[in-house]
Amino acid sequence: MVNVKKRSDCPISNSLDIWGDKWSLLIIRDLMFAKQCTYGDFLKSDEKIATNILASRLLTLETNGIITKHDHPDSKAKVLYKLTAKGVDLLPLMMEINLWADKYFTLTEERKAMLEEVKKDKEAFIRTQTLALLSNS
Amino acid sequence: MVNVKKRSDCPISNSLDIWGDKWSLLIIRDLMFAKQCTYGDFLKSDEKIATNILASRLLTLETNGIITKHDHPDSKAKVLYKLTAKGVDLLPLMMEINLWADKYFTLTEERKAMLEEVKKDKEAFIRTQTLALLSNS
DNA sequence: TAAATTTGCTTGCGTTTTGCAAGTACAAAC
DNA sequence: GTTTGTACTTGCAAAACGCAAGCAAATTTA
Repeated sequence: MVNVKKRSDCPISNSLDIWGDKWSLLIIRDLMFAKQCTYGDFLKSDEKIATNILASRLLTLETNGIITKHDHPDSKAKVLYKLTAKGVDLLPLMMEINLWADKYFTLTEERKAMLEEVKKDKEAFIRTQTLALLSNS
Repeated sequence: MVNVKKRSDCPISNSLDIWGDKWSLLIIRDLMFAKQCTYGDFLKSDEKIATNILASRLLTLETNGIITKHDHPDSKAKVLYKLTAKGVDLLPLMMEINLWADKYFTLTEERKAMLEEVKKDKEAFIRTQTLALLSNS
C-alpha cells in the first residue's frame, strides 16, 4: 500500500489511491484538530485503530507527502507527526465532510459550534485555520 | 458491509463508514458526471471494478440512502441508478477532492475547464449542478 | 544504577475482504 | 427458439485487516 498504484488517470481515483480508505482521513482529522500528534495519540482515538495498520498508514501518508515526522521537544523517544502544506490543503475537503455529516448525523455541540463558524464565512474559516496549521510546521 | 457499524460518534468517522473505501466515491463520481448509470456503465469505468464489489457497494449506498434504483425507460432488463438528495449533497465534497487533485496531479483538459468554472464562483457552480442533478431524480 | 515503564514500532496468525473467473436468471433481439 | 444483453451471484485464491504478543531504544522510578 505504501507505493500507491494508480488505478486510472482520474484525479478522484488518484486521490482515493492515497487516502481513500477507512483510516487515513481519521489520522488527518486528528492532526487538523490537534495540530500535531504522537503515535500514541493516534492510538488513543475513539475508533481504536490497530497499531500495525496505524504504522502502515502513517508510512503511506508520509511517502505521499501528506505528513512529516518531527523530533519531539521533550523526549527522543517520542515522534511528532504534522501535516505538510499538501496535507493542510485537505482542510476544505474535511470541512465539507463535516458539513455533509452535519445534515445527516448527530454532531457533538463542540463540532456544531465550529460548523456555525464555517457556515457564517467558509472562506475566512478555511483561511484562518490553514494559517494556524501552517504556522506549526 | 451493508449494515454499516459505527466505529465512533465522530461525524467524519460515520461518513467514512458509509462511503470511505476505494470504490464508493468512484460510483458517486460516475453518477455526478453522467447523472445516471446502469450496472454495465459502472463496470465500463476506467478503474475496472469487480462485479461482486460493485454489487456490494451499490447495495450499501442504496441502504444508506445515497442512491436509488429506477426503471429504465427503454428496457425492463436495465436498471438506472441515480443519486438521492443525500447523494447530491456530496457534490461540494467531490469538488474539493477535484480542487485538491488539481494542485497535486495532472488533470485532463476537460476536467481543468470544469475546475476553472468552479474556481470562478464555487457557490454558483455547486448551486447550478445540484439543481441539474436533482431535476433528474 | 538497576529495574520497571513508556514509546514507537514489528511479527505471527486467524479472520475478513478483495479480485478474478465462471455461472445463472430474466429480458430482448434475431 | 436460439442467441445476446443485462444484472447480478458463487467459488476460490490472494491480499488486507485486526488482535495479541514481542522488541529495542529512551526515560522514569526505586
